Amino acid sequence: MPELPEVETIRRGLNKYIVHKKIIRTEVLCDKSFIGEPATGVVKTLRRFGKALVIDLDNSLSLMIHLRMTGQLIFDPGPGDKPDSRFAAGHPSDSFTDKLPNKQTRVILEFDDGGHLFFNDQRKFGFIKVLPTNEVGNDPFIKKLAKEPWQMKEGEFYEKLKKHQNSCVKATILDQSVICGLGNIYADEALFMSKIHPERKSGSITKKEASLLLKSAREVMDKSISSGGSTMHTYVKADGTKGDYLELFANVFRRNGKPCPRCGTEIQKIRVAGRGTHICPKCQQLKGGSKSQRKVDS
DNA sequence: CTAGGATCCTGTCAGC
DNA sequence: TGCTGACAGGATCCTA
Repeated sequence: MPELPEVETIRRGLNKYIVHKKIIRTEVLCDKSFIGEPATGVVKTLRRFGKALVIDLDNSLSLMIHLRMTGQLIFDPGPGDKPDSRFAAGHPSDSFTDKLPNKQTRVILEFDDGGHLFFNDQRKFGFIKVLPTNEVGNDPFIKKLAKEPWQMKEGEFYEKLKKHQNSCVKATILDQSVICGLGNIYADEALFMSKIHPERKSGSITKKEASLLLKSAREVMDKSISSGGSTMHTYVKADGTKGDYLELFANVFRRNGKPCPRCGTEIQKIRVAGRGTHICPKCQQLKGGSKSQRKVDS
């Protein structure tokens, strides 16, 4: 999915489009994608908790949205508007520019000014959930979230790694109750930046390395947020051809077979904690380890 | 309690 | 071409 920078991009983008507008109708095309009773009301604020987006209405109800792997939110200002007046962000796909609704549209929110917010989600793992605003903090997902990298103290992060000493460090930093906001892309990028092999046991990470890893996580996500995460603008280039927004900042993610930007060694793809994982085998080494690295492909 | 694997679902791509 | 299996920017549930 959309990881923290993507959701933050969506929050900032939608902030310009839907605040003070009234949701007048909800169309649910897939029951699984919508939890609770559809709500009408004026949008007051947009909040983000880790990778979850919360839309607060003026009637004490909130919509909590989690995009999971393939969710995307696309706001269309309405008929008569130019196609590029659309705001789209989340999982990059052709749906950003498709005629909507399309096959992957799960929920449509209609606003009083004729605008529509489309919730698309190929794999149906994501959802929109209606709950009382004062219950948002008690939602099981939000309740278990740890601090974000910017709020986390270095010592605190180090102690958390120690607590999961037998897990691979990549698995540990993907755990939202350890540190919140990292997903598969930014985990790989942050580990590469800190020169830490993803299969290192969390308990073997030194204080210095933990500090570097935390700083790297902040840096990688800051950079992505400032470049707009995966939005329609970065997905469709000025000439109309498709572009991969990963090109903008990724050093290892999906760059297997290409040279490491730091040392030129070929980037490898391996499997760690059940997830595809990208490393530079020279920059990121298993210290003193005889453990073999399983190669997935070139 | 932790750690690892299966699972939800649809689509795409590599390999035969 | 058609089939098959692997895999995917996430999180939860189940097992040991």
